[in-house]
Amino acid sequence: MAGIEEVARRAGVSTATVSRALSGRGYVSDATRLKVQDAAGELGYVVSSTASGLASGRTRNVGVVVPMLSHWYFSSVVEGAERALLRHGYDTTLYNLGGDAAERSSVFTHFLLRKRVDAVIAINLELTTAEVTALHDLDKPLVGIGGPLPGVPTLALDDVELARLATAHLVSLGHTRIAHIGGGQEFDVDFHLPSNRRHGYEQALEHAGLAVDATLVRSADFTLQGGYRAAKQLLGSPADRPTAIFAASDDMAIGAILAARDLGLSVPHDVSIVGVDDTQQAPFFDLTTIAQFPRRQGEAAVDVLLAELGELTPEEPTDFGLPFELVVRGTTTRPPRD
Amino acid sequence: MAGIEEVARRAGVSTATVSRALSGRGYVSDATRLKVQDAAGELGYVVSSTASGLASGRTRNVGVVVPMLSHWYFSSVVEGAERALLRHGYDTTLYNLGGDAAERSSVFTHFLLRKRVDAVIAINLELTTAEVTALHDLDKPLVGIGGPLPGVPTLALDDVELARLATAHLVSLGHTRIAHIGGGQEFDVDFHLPSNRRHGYEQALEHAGLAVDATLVRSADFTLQGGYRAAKQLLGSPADRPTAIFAASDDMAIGAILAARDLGLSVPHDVSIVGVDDTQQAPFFDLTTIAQFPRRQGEAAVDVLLAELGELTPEEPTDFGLPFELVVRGTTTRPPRD
DNA sequence: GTGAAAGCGCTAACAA
DNA sequence: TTGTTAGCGCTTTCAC
Repeated sequence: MAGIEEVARRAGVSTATVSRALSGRGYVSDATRLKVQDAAGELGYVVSSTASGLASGRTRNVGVVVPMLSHWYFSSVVEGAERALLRHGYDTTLYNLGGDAAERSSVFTHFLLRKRVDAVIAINLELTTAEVTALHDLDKPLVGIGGPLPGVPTLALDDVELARLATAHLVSLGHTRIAHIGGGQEFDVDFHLPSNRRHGYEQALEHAGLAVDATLVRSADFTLQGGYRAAKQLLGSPADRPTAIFAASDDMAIGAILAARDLGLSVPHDVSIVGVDDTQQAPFFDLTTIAQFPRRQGEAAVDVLLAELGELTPEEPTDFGLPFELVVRGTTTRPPRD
Repeated sequence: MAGIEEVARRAGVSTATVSRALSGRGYVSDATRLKVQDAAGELGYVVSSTASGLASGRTRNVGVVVPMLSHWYFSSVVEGAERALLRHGYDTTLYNLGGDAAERSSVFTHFLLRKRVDAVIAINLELTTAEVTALHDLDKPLVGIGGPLPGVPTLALDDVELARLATAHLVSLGHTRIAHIGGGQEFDVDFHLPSNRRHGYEQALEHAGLAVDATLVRSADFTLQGGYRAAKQLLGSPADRPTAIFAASDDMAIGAILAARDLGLSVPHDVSIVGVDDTQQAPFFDLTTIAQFPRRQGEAAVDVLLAELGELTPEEPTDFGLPFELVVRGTTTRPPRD
């Protein structure tokens, strides 16, 4: 394992110059930079991150904190963030805060604060003021995804607008009895996503002059099974059956499709269905949905972070609203005439 | 940010004693250990991982390398590994080698070798001998999941045995025309999982004295869609239609269920279907499947690793064969009488 | 544009 | 059982 001294000797310069040439900080002539790079290459020299970190206070390591990993959304965001960080020479240290409260606080005190990371990305995590302050006191930039976090730059989806778009799509097709399968109260912890989507749904109905009917709103748990059950209930009543369903996730939307099939209803002929996410399975079910782009969300968070670390100078001001997009496929059409 | 010196002063001991008391290495009397711990607690002292790493050569950080993250299997394994590592005071640094070859080699030279990690867990990754050697030369323990990696302790599923079990289940129910939807050649890169499962399937048939019929074997891409298409082909032929299908993943099995439904066939009355994985969706489709336990696989890899790092002294010799289990649900039954 | 040298904050001999 | 002290391998002033 070659050290900086060997590289210096081989290149005929001092260790200080090697450090400057390789890190890009400070003035080095092009000629010596080349000499140094060659020497380093020949020796297979790689800086010791511990030594460099100790001397400089920078670790080139970013902590990414998630509430769970084994779910399409989170693993995709992390994937995007990791790639973007790697491209910029940063490592990604992963913290899964899924566990109990003790584990959570231990992560904060013993891990994040251990001078191990230069910055933190918090995904869909409602951090306490104390936690945010702890990071700020250490001068560690923090950016959130799925905010808002007080005093923290946070990228977030406008869930109200997203739900309005989905609902408006159904309205524009002529539907007047539009049901909604949302998340239950228990999912409202992280940033009130379920209630925001419900509000958007209601706003779109009101905007179209349609009555909001509480019997057309069911809550589920964002899973296939939950969507299936809720849809069975909604589609079961023969008289007042809705002609369209807006489900707050693709999984629930697919559950609704299967429920409709099991009831002998045809999608979209008898019921139109819209989801949210555009997961891998959506095309298979020909599901109309609102796409969001978790990988790009991770990348965008990294851009903001690197700007705060002074690594990147963004050309345009950051847009903290995350993009989403209506993808019209085959599960929505005009309502049946009766 | 309090340093070790302040703690030493407050506890009335030397910095060396503080280090010993907090790390658990070397002799310290219980009395002084308590004094030190109190002092550290009051000051909110946390060791600097860079300084400690530089001085000791240990980072308490493990690199976890995956070929992709946004897939149930990989994110679950990583989740399990991360939790286990955290419990033992280790951080998890994630490397996604999904990208191109250049990125891959860069991860090895510039990241893993940067003295940043104490050890590496490689998940479903066929490392080259050079890569393995590079790690060994640095005395960094390496354990694999989904091997075999030459010269590396590797936890792996016995895919042949697993496929035999699935197929034998169908045989035992009386099926004689059993189809198989496996992975294509292009998935054979990582450890020949598809061909191993196919061999197990064939062995079970032969063991039962049944003929192996190549027309009953289809390859797909492990997705819902792939399984759907393959199943349509298999179930389309009216005369020689198989009465059972063993699909090499739950996703493909669920695709097969949907294909059967679309053809007007009843599952399991007309066709029995078995998958592999026991994903979250399997219970919803009442799918008989072979469960594997990715979270526990991650934990098991950590156990092996910690033993190599001398952190853990395993009571029993490690079982490098990963467990799997037949979960019988509602998609398998006796073949229809004709 | 480059070099000398003083740390960065901790750990591990070694001595006591 | 504890203290003294010499590094660990870099980065970064400060001179030149």
